[in-house]
Amino acid sequence: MPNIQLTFPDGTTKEFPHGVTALEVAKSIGPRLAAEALAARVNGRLVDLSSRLEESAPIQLITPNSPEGLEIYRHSSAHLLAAAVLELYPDAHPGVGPATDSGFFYDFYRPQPFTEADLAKIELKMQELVRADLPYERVTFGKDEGLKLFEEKGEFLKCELIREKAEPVFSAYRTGKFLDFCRGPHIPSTGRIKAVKLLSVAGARWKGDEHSHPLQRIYGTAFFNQKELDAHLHQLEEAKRRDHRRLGKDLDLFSIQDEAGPGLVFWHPKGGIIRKEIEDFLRAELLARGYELVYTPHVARLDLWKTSGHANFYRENMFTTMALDDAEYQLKPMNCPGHIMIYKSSRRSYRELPMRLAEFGTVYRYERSGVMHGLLRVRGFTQDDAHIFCAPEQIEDEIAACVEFAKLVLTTFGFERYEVELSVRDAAEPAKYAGAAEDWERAEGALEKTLSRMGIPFKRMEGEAVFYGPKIDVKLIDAIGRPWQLSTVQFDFSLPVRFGLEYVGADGRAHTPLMVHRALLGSVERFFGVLIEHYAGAFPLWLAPVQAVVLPVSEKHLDYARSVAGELRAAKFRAHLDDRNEKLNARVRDAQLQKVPLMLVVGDREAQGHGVAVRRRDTGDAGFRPLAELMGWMRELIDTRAVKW
RNA sequence: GCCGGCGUAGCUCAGUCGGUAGAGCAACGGUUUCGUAAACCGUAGGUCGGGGGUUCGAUUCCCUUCGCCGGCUCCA
Repeated sequence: MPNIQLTFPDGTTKEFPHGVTALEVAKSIGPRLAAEALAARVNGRLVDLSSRLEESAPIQLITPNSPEGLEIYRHSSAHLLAAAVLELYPDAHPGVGPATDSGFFYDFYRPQPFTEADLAKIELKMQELVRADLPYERVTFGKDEGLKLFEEKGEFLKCELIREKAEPVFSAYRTGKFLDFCRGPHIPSTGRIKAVKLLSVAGARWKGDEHSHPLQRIYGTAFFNQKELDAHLHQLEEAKRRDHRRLGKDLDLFSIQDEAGPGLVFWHPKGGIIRKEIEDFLRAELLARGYELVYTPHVARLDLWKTSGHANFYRENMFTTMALDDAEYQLKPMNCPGHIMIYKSSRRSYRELPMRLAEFGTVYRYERSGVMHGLLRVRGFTQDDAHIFCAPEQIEDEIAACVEFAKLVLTTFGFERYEVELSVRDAAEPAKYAGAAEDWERAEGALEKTLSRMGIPFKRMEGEAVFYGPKIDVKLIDAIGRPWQLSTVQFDFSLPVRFGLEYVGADGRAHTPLMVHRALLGSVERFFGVLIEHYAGAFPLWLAPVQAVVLPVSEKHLDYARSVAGELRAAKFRAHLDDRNEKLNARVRDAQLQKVPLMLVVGDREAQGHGVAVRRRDTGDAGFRPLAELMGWMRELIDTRAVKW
């Protein structure tokens, strides 16, 4: 056999004997690389290090530094988990076990539930298998022969997968007692796994189908070293610390109560003031941008929802109807028909377009009982909703303005990074979508062109559009790197037609307007939840429910403290006087735990100089400051909505 | 809705192998008057999530229902 030529990523080419393994190639470069390598990419395909190379090709060794490295490593960790489970629980039947964004999981069918104690046992067994340094052995089978083998082992879930997905000759990987139908590649052996941890067990369904076999999903994560794993676990702790449900209670921002019902939010005074600030900011911006503020009823005749189509395709998400004297009425799950009613209330001219109708519209949606989650998923919520009715030639400017507006909102609330997704239709299935193909083309083109023109990088999501139109979603990234989908800008080709919307054009003829649906916060409740977690409850001055707490050193200083608090309140600051009979230390601690931005200590010295001793929530004692000067500084921070101060 | 776990004082939690419950913090009353993260003493507070069953007796065991938590599915 002639030698083969392998080309490395740096462009150099070396000659190797026919049938050389990827591992031997790595060794020829250096022992360090051979020790680190996890897999290889040959001719664009990921393969095991043990695979034999039989023709000339480009080759790249996958190491922990490669983007694919971690995924392969975690996938192998999932196999390790399954191997450990099969050792301990031979009655468990493996389902699927992929790597995920933050770790891996493996699904098992087993009548008996896994407990926390089982997880600990499994983890110990995994460590044992790591010490045993078992190879990930690749074997290939003919489809019939392989199927028979898995049938004999009683692996009915695997058999189903093989029947559905396997090529005539398919690969499987053996790790100890565990044999998995799997494309690979895998790391060479279990000894390479350095830091792995099981996290939780949860229910799942075979193939995500709720009518299918109930499975138990064991979640875990793996990293290349203990330090990274610890950092990840610390991150999980941090997320827990920021949990808005915890902080909502601790800071007395909101509650959700059994007595009233799940998914229904009570905004307490402190949450309420934050909401007011958010809404005031948005309302001012809406007016400045040519939006008009409207209000629409919370219920309407079911007929309206029949016209809109919601009564049909959105029924499972709506509250049940109420029968009144004259007709069935429906609690609104969306604001669009209301705004359409306003548009339709009179004959519209092209001169009135674009018409931008905005409302903080409270909607009610029936959510299945298991899906509610704090403020992030509720049954009653308020959207910062707006519908823009415009002529086709106005689309691009309107879209650009919406995206620009969304960016302003994100930066105002201290979000520094975001991701944009453009969801377009699946061109192969035109029947799934409402509206003419040419409208879709124009709208998708307009969205894409606008984003490109604005220099905003975006991900194109083929087939992700809703049936009534394409959309742009903005995902913001919070302080600890988690993405949240909030802002959305959507086209709607369906509703203008359903409601027979028109405007009279310059040509004197009737035309159908285009409708854009957009929400920037998405829902005020969800946004608030995200905001709480983003700031970990430590809101910037302009949002803080209590901006400053005045702390008299002793009872002697109460009068002066009262006058300071009074002056602050007269100047429209949210100041609170803590006149409790507690030691200063205790009151400082309470203010600190309540995350009050400014603590103003007043005693003899301060009274004499008509000032306060400022303690900042973040950096502590900041020394004496005359009251007038302090108020000027606070005013500036609040008016500019300063995020950092 | 489904799988698993959990509901004890306002909060965080302990406890009862079946004999109707405790701690810390918070609240309230008093003492203390204090300089940047918890003063001291005292008082009060619970149909042990709701309903049903077994039992002489249930907060404890069983059933059921509501809710919460982790996921699945779905989503602003």
